[in-house]
Amino acid sequence: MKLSAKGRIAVTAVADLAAQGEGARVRLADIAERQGLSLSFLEQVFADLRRMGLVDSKRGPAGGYTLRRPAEAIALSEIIAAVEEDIRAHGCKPGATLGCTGRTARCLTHPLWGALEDHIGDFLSSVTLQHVVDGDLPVREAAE
Amino acid sequence: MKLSAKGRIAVTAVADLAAQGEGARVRLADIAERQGLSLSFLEQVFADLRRMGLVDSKRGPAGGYTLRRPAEAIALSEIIAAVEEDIRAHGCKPGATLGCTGRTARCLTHPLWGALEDHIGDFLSSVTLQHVVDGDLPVREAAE
DNA sequence: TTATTCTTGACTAATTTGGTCGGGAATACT
DNA sequence: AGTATTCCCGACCAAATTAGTCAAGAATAA
Repeated sequence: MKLSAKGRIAVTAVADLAAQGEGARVRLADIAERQGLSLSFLEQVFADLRRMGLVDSKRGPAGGYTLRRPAEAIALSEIIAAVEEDIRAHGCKPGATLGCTGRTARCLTHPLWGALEDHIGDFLSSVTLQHVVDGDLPVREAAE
Repeated sequence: MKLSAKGRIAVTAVADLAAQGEGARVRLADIAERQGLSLSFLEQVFADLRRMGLVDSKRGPAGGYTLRRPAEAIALSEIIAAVEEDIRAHGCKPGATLGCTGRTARCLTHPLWGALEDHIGDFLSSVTLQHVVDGDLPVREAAE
């Protein structure tokens, strides 16, 4: 699955928004400031989030963004899916130059990447924004 | 965790090698041919695998690569770790320009990425080469 | 000695990433 | 009405990464 810094920034920013309290309206400039992120980049990210219906926006003075759903009802997988291009990532699209293009021996590993993505997807679907805000993660032990 | 096409190619190629039988000595050119991969690129990949002690090589006619351990005893995590740069991937190194650099509010999401990587690592450690060769994956259902 | 096969390192074209920049459009306040 | 504020949008861009190529070399077997 695709998980770049953009996805991490999105989760961080939305977690910040959630941390300001339920229903809070927050300016991007404040999030950028608190989390040390680029305002322009956040604008891109929140445009994506808005298109996916995760946040509402209001312009003008006293404007800002609000979560459309309570933090307990937003899974990380939704946030990441909103800002990253395509979730499917085994390079096995028909016609691709890599992976199983049909002319090579049958793709031994195709089912593998699918299983891996399912696994990651399950994890990211099981963690909500509220979990992140509370630091309440399904960790095995405290690492580092 | 970092998982690019190089990692996928490595797993595919080593699976091919394993599929030729236990202890088989196989030329890279054959693997490249069967799997439709670039020979030059495979040379890079197998150099990494050799450095990590996963395969043995022999030069000259009738040369080639062999697995150093039986396929049941090689986890995918080892293969991927051998060819991908760094497993740790939450951009939170001290001094990094992104993530928790210390001057921002404490990094809300730092523990999250660690938990995610643990999760992926667990999965990749639990699957062996033999599983891939046999198509015996811990899948939930047959997807696509 | 020659053909084969791995070994190594330098190089590179294309893509992706992680942004910047500039101009809008809506809203609230005076 | 006017102005400050804030979201909105698209074009653009520098740097890093990716997925290789290429050339030369060293070991080995026949």
